[in-house]
Amino acid sequence: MRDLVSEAIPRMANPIHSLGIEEGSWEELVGPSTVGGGMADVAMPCHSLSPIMKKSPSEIADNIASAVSDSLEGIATVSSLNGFVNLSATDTWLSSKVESLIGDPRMGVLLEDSRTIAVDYSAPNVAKEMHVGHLRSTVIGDAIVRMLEFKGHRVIKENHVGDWGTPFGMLIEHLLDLGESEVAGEKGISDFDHFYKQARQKFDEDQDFAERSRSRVVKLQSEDNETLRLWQILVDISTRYFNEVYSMLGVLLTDDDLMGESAYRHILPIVVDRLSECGMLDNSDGAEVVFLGGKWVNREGDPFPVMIRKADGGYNYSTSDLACIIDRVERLGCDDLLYVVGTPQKQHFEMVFEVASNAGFIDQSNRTIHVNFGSVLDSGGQMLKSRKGQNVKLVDLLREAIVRADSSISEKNPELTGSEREEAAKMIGIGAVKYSDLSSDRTKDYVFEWDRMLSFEGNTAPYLQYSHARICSIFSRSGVSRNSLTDSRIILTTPEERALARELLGFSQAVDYSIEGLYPHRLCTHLHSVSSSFASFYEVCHVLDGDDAVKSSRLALCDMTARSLSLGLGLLGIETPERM
RNA sequence: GGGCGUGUAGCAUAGCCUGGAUAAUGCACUGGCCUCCUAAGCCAGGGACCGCGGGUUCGAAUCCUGCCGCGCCCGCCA
Repeated sequence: MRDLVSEAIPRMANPIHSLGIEEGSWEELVGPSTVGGGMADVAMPCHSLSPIMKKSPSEIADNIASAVSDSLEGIATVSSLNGFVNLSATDTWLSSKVESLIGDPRMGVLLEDSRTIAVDYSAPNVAKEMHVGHLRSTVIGDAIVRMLEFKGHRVIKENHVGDWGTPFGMLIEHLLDLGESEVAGEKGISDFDHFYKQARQKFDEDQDFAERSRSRVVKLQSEDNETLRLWQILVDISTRYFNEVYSMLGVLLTDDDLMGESAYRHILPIVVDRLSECGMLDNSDGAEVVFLGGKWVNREGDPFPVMIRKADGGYNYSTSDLACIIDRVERLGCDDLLYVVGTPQKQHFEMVFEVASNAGFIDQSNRTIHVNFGSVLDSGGQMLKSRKGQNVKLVDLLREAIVRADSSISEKNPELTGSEREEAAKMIGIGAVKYSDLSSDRTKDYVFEWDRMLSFEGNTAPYLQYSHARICSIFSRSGVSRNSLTDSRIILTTPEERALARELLGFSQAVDYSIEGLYPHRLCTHLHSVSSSFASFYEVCHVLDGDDAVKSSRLALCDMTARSLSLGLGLLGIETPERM
């Protein structure tokens, strides 16, 4: 309805000025109506004009309403109530707006001035299991990448995998103990948690092993060829495993996006040099640190530093993140840096960004955004764990989603069989997991509940997918092809058609609103409204029974609804089966 | 102790940026609707002192402030 606002304001200007209301004093009062019941699309509260006009708000609203009525002829009908001027889009205006979307594959979404944006997301660890924590980063990051690309930006996906650092000493030694041919073979590592835990345990209990591990770390860092080769074996096994999960999840990440910590190791000394050059580095107990001052104090009230190089000469993650910033801004030419990482790291990123800014690694033209997200909780409000109290393996969770979706299909639609059913089960199961994650405000913790996300009712992926499937079913019965509707005229005769038309017009605004704050849930909310309006329309407006004009109009509405859903869900990384 | 975040029907959430009319949605609950395009649906109904108290305003879930509850973070892990 932002179109209605922008079209109405210029037409309202003359009549309103002729009432003695000054230019610039009323325009921003015009906005979307907040009252429900379809009373109005756009409203203008007149209460703030009251002291200036020395009249009651309702009198002013009455005056404005009758003054602007003529100039909005054909666009909106005007009324007033309780001191509000209310504009309701006319059927003519709605129809013509909707008609302009019939042949538009973008459903009205415009391109933005293109920026180069690095999106850092997923970031699993080599030789470790992927768990639900990676799920959120991967799913949210992927949705954001898709939306940004759709808006015309150049997006550089960065999968900042944990592939470097002290744990690799013990991991490599453990690999050798097991026998590299054993591990590197077909079987690979079947249980990363077990592999990691075994290594850890030996490190803690076996002095000889611990000693070997330490010297292995030194060899790794000095880039000893044989050590690098062994390290690469672990990386390769893990990468294969990540790709399996990504493929199951249906995300965009590929090997080309891998940019592990190891990739930045040569920039780490440069970070130190540059911070040192601009005089930001302090020495504290042998460690190189940056004191930012301000609100950064520790428990004792002493200044709290950003650790750049440890007393033993090792670097840690702040340094690595600073190296990333240098690389992304200076080598890749990124304008914006996005980090899809959990909320607990908020302070870390604030401090890193502040250091980067102070040191001139980034300037005013760059935006650094921590796209934070909350934890995954179980229905008891605790961090999600398996029955044994361990982190839930992501693959197990995804497999269970598919199994559950499959059993729903067998219950609700037993006619669907074979590979089509298998595909649908995947789309529904994975879609449900992704949508439940994306559909609520990412910054808050979210509760993982199988029954809710797969319930096929409410604000869930299956509900939206179901709407889409119903529309596909209508088309397959109609004998009309989806792309033959370009000349359709939209005829709005029922409240349900009008409501659906309004929702369809809201698509581009929803996408923009969603991308503006990097909040996928805003798009979800819209898609649910579309779907819900469609369901009401579907009950009342029989599509295939009307005369040709009505049928053509309703088919076009169906097509646009289906496209909104598949395009919208597609931007979230969720697929839409044609039958389910 | 300091910093950051959060609190909306029984449950789960949207709305808060940018203040407006009767606080929106889903689940669950109650009652209706399949000779008709997928009832995995639709329609109707009940259910909320928007954590508590102040303040700003013609008007506060929304902005400011103080409390309370919960969560996270606070130097050599990432």
